Amino acid sequence: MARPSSAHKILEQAALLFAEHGYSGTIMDDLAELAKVNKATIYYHFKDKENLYEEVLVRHFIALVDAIIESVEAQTDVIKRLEAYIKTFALESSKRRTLTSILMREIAGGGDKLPNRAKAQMHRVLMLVKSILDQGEKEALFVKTNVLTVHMMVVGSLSFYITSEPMRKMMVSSDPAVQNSFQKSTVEELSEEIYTMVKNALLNKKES
Amino acid sequence: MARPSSAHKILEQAALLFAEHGYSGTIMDDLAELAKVNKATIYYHFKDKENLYEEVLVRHFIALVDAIIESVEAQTDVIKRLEAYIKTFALESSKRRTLTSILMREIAGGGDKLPNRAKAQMHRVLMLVKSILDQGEKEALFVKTNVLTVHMMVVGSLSFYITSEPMRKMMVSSDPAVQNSFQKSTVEELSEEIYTMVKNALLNKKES
Amino acid sequence: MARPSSAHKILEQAALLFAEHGYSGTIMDDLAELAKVNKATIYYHFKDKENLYEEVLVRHFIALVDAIIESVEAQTDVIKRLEAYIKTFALESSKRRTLTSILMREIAGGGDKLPNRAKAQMHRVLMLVKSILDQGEKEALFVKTNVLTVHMMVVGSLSFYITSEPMRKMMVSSDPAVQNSFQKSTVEELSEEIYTMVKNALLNKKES
Amino acid sequence: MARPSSAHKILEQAALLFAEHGYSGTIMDDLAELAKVNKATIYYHFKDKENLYEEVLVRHFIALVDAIIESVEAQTDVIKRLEAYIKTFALESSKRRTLTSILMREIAGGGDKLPNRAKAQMHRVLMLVKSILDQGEKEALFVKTNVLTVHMMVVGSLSFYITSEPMRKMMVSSDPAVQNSFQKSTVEELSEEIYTMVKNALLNKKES
DNA sequence: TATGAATGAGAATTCATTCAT
DNA sequence: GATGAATGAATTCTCATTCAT
Repeated sequence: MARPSSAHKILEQAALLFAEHGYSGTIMDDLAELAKVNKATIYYHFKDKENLYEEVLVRHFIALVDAIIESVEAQTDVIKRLEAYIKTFALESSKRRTLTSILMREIAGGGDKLPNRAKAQMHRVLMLVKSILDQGEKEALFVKTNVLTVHMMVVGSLSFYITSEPMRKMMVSSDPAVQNSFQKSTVEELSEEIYTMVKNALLNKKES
Repeated sequence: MARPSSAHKILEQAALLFAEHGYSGTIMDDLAELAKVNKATIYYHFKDKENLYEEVLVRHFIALVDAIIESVEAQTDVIKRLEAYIKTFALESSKRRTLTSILMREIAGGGDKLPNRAKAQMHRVLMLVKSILDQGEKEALFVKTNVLTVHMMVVGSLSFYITSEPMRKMMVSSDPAVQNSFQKSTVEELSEEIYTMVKNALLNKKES
Repeated sequence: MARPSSAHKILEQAALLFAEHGYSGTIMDDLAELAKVNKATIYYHFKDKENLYEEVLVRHFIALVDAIIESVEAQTDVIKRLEAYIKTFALESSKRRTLTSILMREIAGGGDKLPNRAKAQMHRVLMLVKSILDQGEKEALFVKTNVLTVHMMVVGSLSFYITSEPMRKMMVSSDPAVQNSFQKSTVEELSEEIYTMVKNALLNKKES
Repeated sequence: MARPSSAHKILEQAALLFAEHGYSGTIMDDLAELAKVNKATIYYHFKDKENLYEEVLVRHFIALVDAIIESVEAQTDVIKRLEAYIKTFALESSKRRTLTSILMREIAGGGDKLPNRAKAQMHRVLMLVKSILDQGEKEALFVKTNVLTVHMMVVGSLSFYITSEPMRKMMVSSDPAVQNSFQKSTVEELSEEIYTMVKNALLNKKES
């Protein structure tokens, strides 16, 4: 691990700032200060704020999707593949809370400004999910289900859970049970829960 | 329906802009133009941008939570209450996509800037969900479950689904099944799905 | 003469700065200071630097061309019209040294960045000159001559003379005659000279 | 013709850029790119932008003035000398359009930033013109005339003509005669014309 | 209530120049 | 001789906000 290059430091800090404050809320001066480089250095490495943003978003996104695909493809059993998809997604997303935040904002904004390279990653995941569902159907294990419905459920639940962590830590409830729920559970637990629910949903219907 | 007052037009357009571009991404000049009022008029009606934002957020939030609580309280049966919670949430959220977007961004940003009046609404819903789960447990129907886990799953799935609608309409896939999934399903279907899954999860465990 | 508006003051000082330092050499901060307005006020009235530049250039240009056309059209005799063209051009150009400087730079740069509205003014003058030459030819007084040749001679000589004034005042020559020439003559004298030369050139050839 | 050195390539491209965009409008990054050298290389060869500019300007200027003086001094007859001055000026200036552009801008800007070495060249030409006029007067052929008037006429007309060439090629006129004038004439024709006019002016007056 | 004009404090970007290699 | 990386000092432009009417 050599001394990190300026470009690297910039990307790293930019991810944090974009995650916390969004695109417009992120100030290049702050970034320069955080990354401990001169402001002009940012522009030496990246054309402009937009380009930097895209670079941050796409790099993390690719890494996330790569990880998920890899873990799914290591399995052959369809149930194991489903599990890998959900749990790797949960694990990797929580390791990259910045990406999760950035994507949430993009989706909240309608996603029209999402760079094509990012859309391409979305597509890769969707194809992966589709391949799992297809396999399940072919093996007569799963009921036919909308790819997007499944994915939205997984991504939505996990994203909300992961990004809301700091908020939950700050919230206060007069009700002990509610207060308790703020702190307790982990992403692992939640992903286990979601996995079970999705699996049952896919299997159940068939049986009923 | 009288000719809408300036203040009303401002609030309406502000909601759209805040939803699409977030707080910092929303520009007062644009708002003035969209609302067809002079920029100074905005400041006549609202103290500043922050105040306007809070107004937009809180008004919609209260209305949403009121609707949910009302529909849940119209039911006594715990299963019916669970259904009311999820389906009303889905219905009302999709009627207020702007609010959903705004809240998603707030959560993505860690929620630290969320006004207290907004946090209070979050708390109201959480208390409602807790009351449903408590009732289920008391009636020995539901397994003991973390309030937040349930809520995150419901809110996360639905919020992603609702706000991603414009994006889905724009996405193109070479795979027909995936392409198809972009257009087909509705919030009603998704909420039905989620309701079933959550219900099963709450009941299932008990049986297993 | 009412208290000059901000926009007016900006245009006025901008003309001076653009003339002296060119487009890129003109600094908006300096302009704000000179015009005694806040920097943002410039952007309230003009979209950006380029737009301001165009506004300055075109307004002055139109005024110049209007004056020339008016004075030429007041004459019917072709020789008088030729005289009016040259002398009014000289007089008006020397009253608007800023415009002359700006146009010289534009021409030096190849004129590709010249706004269309400015090119239109160039065309108006050229058409005027053409009408004079045509009339002269029709009356069998003038020899057939290239419109542009005539115009370039008039404009080139006068523009150089007018804009070089400050330089001439600063130049020092050890030769008394040369030194003397720096100060002496006026635009009136030069325009008289040019008028005589051009007239002779147009008439002479016919006679020879 | 050996492979051109970096310094040479830089000077060459710098001349083009300074001619087209002026001093402030020329960007060192662009120059580096055009000259296909690293930006730092420019600073290895030239102290700074100003120094580079001066180098470009002065080198070309000296060459131009040398050529004119040489051609004039090859003649003894005063009329021939006058012709040599005007025609060599025309020919050499059109071969160095970049210099012509640069000088035009300097004059437009009042010439205060003109380096002394450049002013010296101006002076050399002026002294040459003076020597021609003096000779003509001494031989009782020319009327007494202001040196600068003559020079301005020659330089002004020719400079405008030469530098406006790209613009003329781009201009479009609905009037065929005007359109035609844009393309037709050459610097040779114009210099012939100017030569005749100036000669007549100098001689004529004497006869009148 | 409402507005056209104006502004102060930023915020993004540019650009000549330098430094270490 | 030459270069990739970095920077300080501008410079253009933006934006929330205010003021006089």
